[in-house]
Amino acid sequence: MSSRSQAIADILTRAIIDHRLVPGCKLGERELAEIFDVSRIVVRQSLIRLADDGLAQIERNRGAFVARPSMQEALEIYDALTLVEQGVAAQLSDRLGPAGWAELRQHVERQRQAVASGNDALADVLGQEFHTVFVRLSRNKVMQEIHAQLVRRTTLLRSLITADFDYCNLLDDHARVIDLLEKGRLKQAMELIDMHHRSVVRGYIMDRQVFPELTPREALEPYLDGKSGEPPKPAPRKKAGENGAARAHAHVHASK
Amino acid sequence: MSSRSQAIADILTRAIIDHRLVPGCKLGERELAEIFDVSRIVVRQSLIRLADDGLAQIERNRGAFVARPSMQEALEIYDALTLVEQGVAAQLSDRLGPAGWAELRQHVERQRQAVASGNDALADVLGQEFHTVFVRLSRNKVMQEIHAQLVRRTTLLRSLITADFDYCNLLDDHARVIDLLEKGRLKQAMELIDMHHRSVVRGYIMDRQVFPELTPREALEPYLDGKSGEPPKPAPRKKAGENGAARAHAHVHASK
DNA sequence: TGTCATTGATTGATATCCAATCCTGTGGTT
DNA sequence: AACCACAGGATTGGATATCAATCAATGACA
Repeated sequence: MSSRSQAIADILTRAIIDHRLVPGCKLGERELAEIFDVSRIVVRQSLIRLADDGLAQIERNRGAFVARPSMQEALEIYDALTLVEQGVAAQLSDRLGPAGWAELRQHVERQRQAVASGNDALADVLGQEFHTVFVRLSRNKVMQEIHAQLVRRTTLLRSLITADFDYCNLLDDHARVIDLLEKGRLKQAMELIDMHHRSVVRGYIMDRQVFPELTPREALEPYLDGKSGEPPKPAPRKKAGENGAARAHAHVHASK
Repeated sequence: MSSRSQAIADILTRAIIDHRLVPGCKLGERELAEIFDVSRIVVRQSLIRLADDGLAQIERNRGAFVARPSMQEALEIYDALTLVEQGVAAQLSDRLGPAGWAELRQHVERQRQAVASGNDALADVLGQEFHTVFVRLSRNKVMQEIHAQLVRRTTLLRSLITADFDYCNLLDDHARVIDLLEKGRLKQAMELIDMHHRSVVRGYIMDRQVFPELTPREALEPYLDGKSGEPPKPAPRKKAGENGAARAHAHVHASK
């Protein structure tokens, strides 16, 4: 087993990408130490890990907060993500075997079924995972870790935005990228990856203030101790425009 | 001022990329705590930072060591570096203005002068820095940090290899990349970047055992306290085949 | 009302202590 | 002599208590 501080850093990371801890939320050492029943020192080590990962910012003598990236930084993160995925696409278009293409198609198919059956939460997770699977096929652990970090940061960014996304359209993008790559149309695939991310970023409005709806203790309670309690559940956010079952899929990439 | 653990992590990083702390070297908490005159906890926090950066590995209940990447990992690091720089090249070929091209050329020119005047150490540093300047021109801090981390890891790798490199040839590569990019021959430039890194990696022989010639105390002494002592000096390694003034430039990329 | 000082809270860091684990060296056994 | 088991030392991971420095908020006072 790894160190305790790593375990706690993992839980905090999870809570952040689940949007249970929102940007700006104070991560007090004493409070976290009580919640996890460890000493402040272990908590501090966890926070250092989170800060190195870009998910938290530590201000001297003020404490740690969930990172609140600027719009500029958001653009840079998506730029970097695009760059990485385009590069991986170029590698895969050369080197990926039939089994790899099959895995990608299978993943898209699973997401398509999730969408069809109305399981939006699962579809969302699978949509995220697609990019991870994509990079994993490059068989480069270093690249995987870099990419995973960028993905975590984009997930964090989603706490700051208000737009709904069109999962169907993003899903189609995934399928089309696979098609283009397998046919060797690398340039078009890379263009599509760029568009894919741009369509996401274009929906961003980041001036919004985010109010923590949950105290850290409430936010972290589901992750504690494993055995007891319910399994960790995804985000409990209320989005603007949400109206229960019939959700309007805003096509954020619409206008040229 | 940032935290003490960050400062110590920076010094350790410096010592590692200067090849004063070599892969496998034990980084004992008690020893470092004495050297830096801080508590063990601060040292531990520094080591966590180093481990997150890929420069150290922490083995539970065994302690921290300067990372000793496998050949596989070395290849992955150079692959990732290639991918990143190719991506940046693609961006720059579109977006870079005249001032940017001038800065790149000027940098190459400075390195050329260093080579001409026989200042191999400076030439080496400038050669490294070229890649950093290159990425900085992308104006993407996130990408810069990722790249900088990869560069640090490649520098660490150089502690593990025996080959001498042909700085002249690598220098020519830099100049040619600039030329190709400015003329819009992106594909050729990317090919050259790939070759550039492959030519480095091809000289790798990593089975070699590295014996720490310096104890951590000796290795870190130049960095302590700033005011006193000589300025931090580069690597004191003895390379195989070294024979004083007349050094043979082995063209490691020779055979196709 | 506006400014300044005090107070409280939190972080950064230290020292000391303890448990768990790993390494090693010793001793017994075959 | 070779090999295995075990005990002791050393080191790490972590807890607790404590102290100084700094920030924020409050309240006193002009």
